[in-house]
Amino acid sequence: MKTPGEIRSQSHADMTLPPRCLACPVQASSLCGAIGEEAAKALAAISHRMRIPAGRAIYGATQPARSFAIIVSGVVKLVTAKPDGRQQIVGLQFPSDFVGRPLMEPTSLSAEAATTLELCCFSGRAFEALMRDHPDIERALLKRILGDLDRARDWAFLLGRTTAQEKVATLLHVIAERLTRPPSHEMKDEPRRIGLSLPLSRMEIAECLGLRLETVCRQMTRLRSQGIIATSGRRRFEVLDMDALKQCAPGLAMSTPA
Amino acid sequence: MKTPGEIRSQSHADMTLPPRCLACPVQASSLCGAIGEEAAKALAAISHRMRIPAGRAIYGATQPARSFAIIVSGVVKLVTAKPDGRQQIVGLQFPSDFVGRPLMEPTSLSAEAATTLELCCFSGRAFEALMRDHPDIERALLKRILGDLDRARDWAFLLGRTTAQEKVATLLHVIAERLTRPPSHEMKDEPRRIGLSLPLSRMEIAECLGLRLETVCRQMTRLRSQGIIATSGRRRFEVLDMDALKQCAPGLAMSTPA
DNA sequence: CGGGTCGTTGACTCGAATCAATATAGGTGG
DNA sequence: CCACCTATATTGATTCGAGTCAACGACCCG
Repeated sequence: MKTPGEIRSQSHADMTLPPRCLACPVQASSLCGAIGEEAAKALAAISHRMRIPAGRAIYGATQPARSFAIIVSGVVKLVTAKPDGRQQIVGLQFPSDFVGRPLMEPTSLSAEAATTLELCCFSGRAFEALMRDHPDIERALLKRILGDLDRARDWAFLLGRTTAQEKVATLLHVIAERLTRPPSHEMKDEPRRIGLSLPLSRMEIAECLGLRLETVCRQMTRLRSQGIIATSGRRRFEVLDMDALKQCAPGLAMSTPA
Repeated sequence: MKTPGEIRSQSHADMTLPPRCLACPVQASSLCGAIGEEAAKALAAISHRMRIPAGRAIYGATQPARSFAIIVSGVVKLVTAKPDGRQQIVGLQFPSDFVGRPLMEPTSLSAEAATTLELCCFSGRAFEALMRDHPDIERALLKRILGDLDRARDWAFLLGRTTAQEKVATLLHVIAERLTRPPSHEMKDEPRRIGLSLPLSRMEIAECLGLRLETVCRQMTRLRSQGIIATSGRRRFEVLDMDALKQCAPGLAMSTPA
C-alpha cells in the first residue's frame, strides 16, 4: 500500500471522479453523495464494480468476508438461520444502501443476493483505513447505520403487531417505494399505478414476514381481488391503487432510506 | 499517530477522571471504557449524573431532546406507537448501554424509563462536538450502534419465528443475563440459580414479544410448573434452572452487549 | 383495612399454520 | 418449436396456538 504521503493529498486536486461514478444511478442518494468531494474521490479510487448472480452469499458463516459495498442495482436479503432450520429474513437492502459490517466481527447473520446485483465494492482494509483519514466517511456511515437501525425496529413492529394482511401490504409497499425511485427522487406526482419485477419469491416474502408461504399467497390473492394489485407470471407485479395499498399498511416509516 | 497538538494532550494530562467515573459500575463495559484516556477525560468533563423515575419519557414525540446518556443502572424501553393505539417495545437498553440518537432527527420511536434510572448524561451539542474532536469516541459509538443493530435483528427473529413459550423464555433469559452482570463479567462459574427484580410488568413483557398479557401469564405459569423459574410478588423472580431456561430459548445471540 | 391495579385462570373464538391436492410458469431436451 | 418436467404458486380442508372475553384473586398503595 502507498504511504499516505504526497500522492494522496497532492494529486487529489487534479483527480477527478471516474466516469462510472459520474454516471452512477445511486451516487446522489448513497454514502458517496453524503461526503465531501475529496473523500468521494478517495473512495472512488479504491472502489470497483462487481456483478453478482442471484442466490450468491455476500457474507455470512461461510465467508466472513471483510469487504463492503454499496448496492447499485438489485436487492440483498439479510438472513438469520438457527441450527434447527428455522430462518428469518431480518432486513432487505436496496439500491444506494450499504452492505457490510465495518469494525465488527461477523455474526450468524448472512447477506445473500436476492436478485442479480450490481455492487460498488471496497476492500475491507482499505475502506477502514479511509474511514480513519476522512471523518466525514465515518460520520456518513454512522448516519446510515442509524437509519438501518430505525428500519430494523420498524420491521420488529411489523412482525409483532400486525395481521398477515398488513404484513404483506406493507412489504409490497416498501418494495414498490424503494425500487421505483432508484435515486432518492422527490415525491412529485406519485403515480397511482406502477409495475415492477418482484425481487422475492413467495417463500422469501413469507420468510421476511414470519408467515407461511400459503398465507402470503392467500393475502396476495385478497389484495388482487380487491383490485389493489395485479400479478402476472411469478415475478411481475403491479400496484393498481397505491393509496389503497398504503391504507392497508400501518405506520411504516420503513420506506425512507437512511 | 499523536502528531496533532502536544498542547492538548499536555493540558489534559493533569486532568484526572472524576471520582464518580472511577467508582462507576459500568465504566469498563460502556462507551467510556472503549475510548482513549484523553477522550474519556474530555467526556467526563461534560457529563453529569441524573436520576429519573420509572415511567418518565427520555425522548420521543413529546420531547425531541438532543441529549445522550449511558445507563448506569435501570432499564430503558424503546417503544413505537402507531396512531391506532397499537404499540410495540422494539428494544430494551440495559446498564452500560447508550441511549440517544446523535446526528439523527427524532423519529416516532420513544424511549422511556422502565425502572428508576441512573444516567450519565451528555448534552447533545457538547457530545457531538466532542465526537468531532475525538475520532475514537465516534468509532466506539459506531461499534455500539452496530451492536444495537444486531440485537434489533435478533429481536426480529424472535418476533417472527418463535412460539409464545420461546419468546417468554428468551426474554427472561436476556433480562437475567444483562441484569446479573452489570459489568461485562467473564462468564466464570455461571450460577444455576439467580434471583432478581423484574424490570417489566406483564403488560410490558407482552408488548416486547408481540403477545397478549394473558398469554405471557400462561407461559410464565408453565415455566413455573416446570420448575424452571419461580416468582413471588409482582416483580420478584428467580431462575431456578438456567440451563433449562436456555434450552427453551432458540439461538439468542441477543444477550451479549455491543 | 379498603380500594384499585395488576396478575392469574378459565371458556371460547379466530387467524394463521398445517396438510393435501392441483394448477401454472418457465426452463429443458427432444 | 413443442412437449415435457419440475419448481413454484394457488386453492381447499382441517387443526392448533394465541387472542379475546370474562371472572376471580393477590398485591400494594394510601
